[in-house]
Amino acid sequence: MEPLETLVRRLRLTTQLDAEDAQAIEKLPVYIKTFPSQSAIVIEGDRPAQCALIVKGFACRCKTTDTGKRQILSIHIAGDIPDLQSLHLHVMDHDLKTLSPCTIGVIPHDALRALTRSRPLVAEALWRETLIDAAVFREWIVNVGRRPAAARLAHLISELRRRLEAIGIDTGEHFDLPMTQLDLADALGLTPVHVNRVMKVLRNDGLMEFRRNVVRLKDAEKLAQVGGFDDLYLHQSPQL
Amino acid sequence: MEPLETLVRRLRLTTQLDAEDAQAIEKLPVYIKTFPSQSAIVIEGDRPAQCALIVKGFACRCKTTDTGKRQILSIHIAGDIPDLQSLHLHVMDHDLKTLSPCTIGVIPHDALRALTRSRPLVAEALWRETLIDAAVFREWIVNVGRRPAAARLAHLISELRRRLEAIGIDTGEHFDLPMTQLDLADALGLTPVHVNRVMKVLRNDGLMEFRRNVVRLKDAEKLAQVGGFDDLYLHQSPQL
DNA sequence: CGTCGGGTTGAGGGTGATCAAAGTTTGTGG
DNA sequence: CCACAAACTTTGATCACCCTCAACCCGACG
Repeated sequence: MEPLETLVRRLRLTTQLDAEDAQAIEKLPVYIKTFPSQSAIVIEGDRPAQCALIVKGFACRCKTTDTGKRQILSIHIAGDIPDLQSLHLHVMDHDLKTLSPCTIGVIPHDALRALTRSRPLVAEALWRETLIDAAVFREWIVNVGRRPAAARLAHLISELRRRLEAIGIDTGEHFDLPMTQLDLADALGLTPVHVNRVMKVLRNDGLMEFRRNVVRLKDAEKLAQVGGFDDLYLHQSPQL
Repeated sequence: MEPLETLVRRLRLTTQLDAEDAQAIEKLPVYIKTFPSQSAIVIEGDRPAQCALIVKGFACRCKTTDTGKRQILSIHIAGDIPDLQSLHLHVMDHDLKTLSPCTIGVIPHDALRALTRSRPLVAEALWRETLIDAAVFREWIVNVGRRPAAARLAHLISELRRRLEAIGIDTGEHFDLPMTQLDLADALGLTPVHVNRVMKVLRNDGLMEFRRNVVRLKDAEKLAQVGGFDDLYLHQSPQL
C-alpha cells in the first residue's frame, strides 16, 4: 500500500476525515528513503525541514544524559510519525534512531504545514497523534518510576503487542521485536544484566520468551496483568 | 491581569500571533473557579467539556498504578493549560490535581475548538504548547529512568526555577513550591524517606534548602549541574 | 494542650547495579 | 565451509542505592 494511504487509514482510526481531507493527505509530496539498522534519522540539535513517516521497520526515540546514560523514550512502528513534533518545535531535543532497517516516507514540513492550515480537521488528526504520543510518554514515566523490573518489561511488551494489533499486525502468539536486551534496558531504566534475569523469570513463569528478536507470548493476558497494563492511555478506541 | 491576556502573552513567547489572533483569544468565554489545595480538577476516566487555564497556584498531573503507587507526571504553574489535550483526547488517562489553592480559568471546548478551526495560527500555538508538554514528559522519563536520586531532585528544582522565570516570576534566591516531600517522592519515583535524605545531602553541599514550601537556592548553577539540567527541552527560546 | 500532618533519623533488608567471565549467535573473510 | 571476530546472552559473586519499618520530633492549628 502507498505510504500515505497507510497514514490516512491510521488517522481515520481516531478522526472522522472526509473524502477531500483524505485526498489532500494522499497528495502530500513524499519520497521514500531507507535507513540501515541502528542509524540516526534525526538527532538532538537538528532542525529538520521534514517529517519521517515509518513505512516499515522499528525506530525509537532516545536521549543521552550528561553522564553518558541512554534512555529510550518510545518505540515506533509502521504508521507512526515519530518526529511530527518537529513541525512546531523547531530544534530536536532528542534523537530518532532506527532499531531495524527502516523504510521511511519523508514529508516536507512546508507541505504538511500548508495542509494543516487549509484543512483544520487534518490538523486536528495530526495534533491528536502527537497527543497520543504524549499519553504514551506519561505511561512510560509510570513504568520506569513506579513499577518493579519484571512489571516494566511485561508492560512494555504488552504495549507493543497492543499497538501492533492496532495497525493490523496479528501478534497471535509471537511478533518480531528488533531490540537487544541492552535496548530493552535503556527503555526500562535498567541494566542489560538485570533485563536478562527478569526475562528468565518471565520465561520460567510461562508468560513470554524472547529469542533472536522475536517475542513469543505464552500467556499474554497474565503478562498484561503482571505489567499492570491497561490500554486506555493508547486512546485507540473510536472517538466518541 | 486578565487570565486570557496572560494566555496571549504566554503563547506569544513562542508563536507570532497577529492582533486579530490575540483579540480572538481574549474574546474566549472563560469563567473563574477556585479549587482548594489537594483537590481534583479532573480525574482519570473523565470526559471534560472544558479546559483549565491555571491563573494562580500549582497543580500536578498524576497516575496511580494497579498496586496503588502514585506517580506525578508534571508540575503546572500559572499560564499552563494542563488538560489542553482533552480538546482532542476525549477521556482523561490521568488525574489533574491542585497542589495549592488554585484559581482556574475554565474555557469550554466548543469555543476553543471553534477558535482553532477558524484561526490556524492559534491552533498551532496551542498545539505547540502540548508539544512542549510532551518534551517535558520526555525529560521526566530520563530523570526517573537514568538519574540517581540527588540528581533527580536537583533536576526537578532546576526545571521549576527555569519555568517560573519564563513566566516572569523572579526566583532570585528562593521561590514557593507547595509540595510535601511525599509529593516530591511521587514526582521523582522515590520514597519520601529517601527524598528527605537526599535533601539533606543537597543542603549540606550548599546547593539548596527546602522548608515550609519554599525552595532556597544556595547555588543554582551547581544545582543545575548536579541535575544534568539543560533547558533546551523547554523550547522557551523565541522560535527561529 | 492535644492532635495531626509532615519532617527527620536509625536499623536492617532487598532489588537491581557492578564487575567479571564464559557461552552462544551472527556475520565476515579466507 | 571453516576460522575467527564481534555482538549479544547468560550466569555468578559482590556491592550499593534505595526501600521498608519504626520511632521520634516539630510546627501548625483547633
